[in-house]
Amino acid sequence: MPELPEAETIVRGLRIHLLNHSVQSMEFPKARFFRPQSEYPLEHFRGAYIRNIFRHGKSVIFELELSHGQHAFMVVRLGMTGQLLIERPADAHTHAIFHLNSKKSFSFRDQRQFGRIFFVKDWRPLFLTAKTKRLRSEGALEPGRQSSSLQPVPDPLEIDGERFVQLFYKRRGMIKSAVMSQQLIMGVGNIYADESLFAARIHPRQQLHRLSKLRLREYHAVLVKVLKEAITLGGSSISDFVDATNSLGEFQFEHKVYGRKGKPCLRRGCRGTIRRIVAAGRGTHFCPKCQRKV
DNA sequence: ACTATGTCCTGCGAGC
DNA sequence: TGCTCGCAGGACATAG
Repeated sequence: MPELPEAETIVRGLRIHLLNHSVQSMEFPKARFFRPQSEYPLEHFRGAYIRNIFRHGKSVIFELELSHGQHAFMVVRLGMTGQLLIERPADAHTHAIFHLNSKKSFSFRDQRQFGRIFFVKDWRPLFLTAKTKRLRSEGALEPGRQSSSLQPVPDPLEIDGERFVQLFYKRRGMIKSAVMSQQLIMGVGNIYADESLFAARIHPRQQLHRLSKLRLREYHAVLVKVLKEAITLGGSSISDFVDATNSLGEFQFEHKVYGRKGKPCLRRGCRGTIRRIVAAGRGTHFCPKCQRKV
């Protein structure tokens, strides 16, 4: 389940091999089940140069320079089991193959088929809040108009503690739902929600409005630390995750709560047992002894 | 304005 | 042993 650290790990691998190469052709072998959504005829991408590869939240974004100089973006939403792989022979789960002029190729594989590919003029409208997207689709907002509400939902690594506090302070609801919602920040999924809340000693069902600004600021710092450590270790390989060169991550060995139901809490001096409950509709792991509600 | 549930999908493991 | 069933969850739609 690729979240922010896994997407970042994929991006770093892709950059080494693909930057400034050009796309000769694209194939969609399972076109009956999987097609990219595109604002352009796909022929426009013949000869397009890959000028940049970056990440926002859990998505991998390719900046393409088309043959007539115009720029466009390919946004890959990895879903649950999406993989971007360099020089990997196609198999039953390969949904897209990109052949490069350099004779290299890379492909998009996705067993559970929750992933999506978008070809767009501007990547940012894909990362608006659900509410703004709805207003836009109803025509209530001018697509071109400058407005702060048309800014993409931020990534936790690009905002400071103060901004984080602004987003979360005095909101209703439980903290785990808010962190995972992709409406306030983008990139945190189930694993990193559980791990960061454990590290910050916050109960996943903690009501947000009862947390002080100081506590929220602390949580942001801890969340950033957890995400950065996970990036350093190449992400968490739980079931399917591999990077662009098919290598496994190592952060799964650092998990303190995720997947540790019934095991002893690893915090020094704590003799609690990790519990698994369902919160925000997801399996949720925490230590009832050192993550207390306030 | 929030939470919960259902949907999509495949692979895997528990249980009979 | 071999089958069925339920679960895993990212994003979104819909219901409460």
